[in-house]
Amino acid sequence: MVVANHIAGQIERGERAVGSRLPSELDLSNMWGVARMTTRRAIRELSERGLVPAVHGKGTFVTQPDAWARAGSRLAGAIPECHSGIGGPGTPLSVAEDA
Amino acid sequence: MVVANHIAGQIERGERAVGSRLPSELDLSNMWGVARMTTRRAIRELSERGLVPAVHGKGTFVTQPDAWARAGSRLAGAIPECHSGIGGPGTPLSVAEDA
Amino acid sequence: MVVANHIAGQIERGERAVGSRLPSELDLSNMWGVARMTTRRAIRELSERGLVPAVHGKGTFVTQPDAWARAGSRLAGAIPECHSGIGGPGTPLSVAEDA
Amino acid sequence: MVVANHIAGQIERGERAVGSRLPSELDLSNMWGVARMTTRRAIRELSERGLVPAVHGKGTFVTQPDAWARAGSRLAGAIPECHSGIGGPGTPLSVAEDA
DNA sequence: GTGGTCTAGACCACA
DNA sequence: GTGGTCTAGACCACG
Repeated sequence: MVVANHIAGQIERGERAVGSRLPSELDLSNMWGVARMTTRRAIRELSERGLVPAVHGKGTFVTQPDAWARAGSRLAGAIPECHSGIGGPGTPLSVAEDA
Repeated sequence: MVVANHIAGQIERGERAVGSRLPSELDLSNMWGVARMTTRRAIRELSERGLVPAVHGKGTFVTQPDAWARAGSRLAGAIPECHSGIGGPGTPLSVAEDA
Repeated sequence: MVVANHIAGQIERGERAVGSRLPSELDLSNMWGVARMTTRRAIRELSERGLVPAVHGKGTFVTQPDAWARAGSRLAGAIPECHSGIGGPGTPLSVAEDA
Repeated sequence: MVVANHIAGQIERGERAVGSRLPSELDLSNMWGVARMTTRRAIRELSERGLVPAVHGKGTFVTQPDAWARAGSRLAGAIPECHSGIGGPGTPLSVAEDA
């Protein structure tokens, strides 16, 4: 799978910040000029490798395979979960913080 | 959904007293770690099955499916409606005990 | 109503930017230490004066009474986003209306 | 809701052909200027009344309440289900003409 | 302060 | 590329 390898490479080379959100499936499809299903297949592959845990209704986030292997459950803290905000590099998540 | 089945099971197993009020949607959302809309979906499903009639501005109450089948329309009087005074202190509206 | 006057004053003195969103009703209630209903009443009063049109599901925004009186339809442009045709061009913000 | 009644009226007045597919939820959302979830609510309501059975991955189709009442279960075969091939071009599945 | 409805946008499952 | 479900958070109506 070309696209899967493409994005996997980006992550492994550090071109995509850990904790950052991937563009939406639709955006990626348009960016790559491929069908949505192809994008989904690629994302799914990466998900299964633990590179980009998808959080339903929120987005798909990049984590570090390395960290994943090391920490296991601690990963939960690295991924922006239901309530917490991770405060990683360039995190567009905590929107509600300002008054 | 899982949460709907979860609470439905609690009711059917009698873990939730008939006539008691469920925690508010917000509380349940926090308890389950899901968005409020997800909670609403679950509650709605149960509402449609007649297990937990929701009363606007008051709360959501558990009734007994058994009693429901037995009593039919008479149940309507057992559910805290506009006219009734169950909003007051300690009125468990036991449906079954009048049979 | 003290709170209504308070925020109305803020707007009229320009302390709240035109087009900006007000804090949520809950936040305002906490800020002022009053019940939610009080806040709602205050907001409602301002809404009726055209100071802070509330957009369902989005928030409450401040506009300029002056501009409101002048332009009417141009008000839509004063509210951030107004993406939809809900209040469309030439429609004085009646969100709840539909054919 | 208003939109639900709107489209329900269209169907009941015969402005939407029986067997025809409704625009997608996204299209309807854009047409009405509302969020997709609002559209879903409306569609859902109609679905529960049997007016517009939704078929996952295919679309939402209009049937006739009248025919529904007459035909009962036979209607099931008229609605594009898993087995049928109405996904192809031009299969108007006219429910009423077999009566 | 509860339930009810809505915005805006994401991922998921089916075809 | 559709319908299905979910997140996150706002305003609305009832009491």
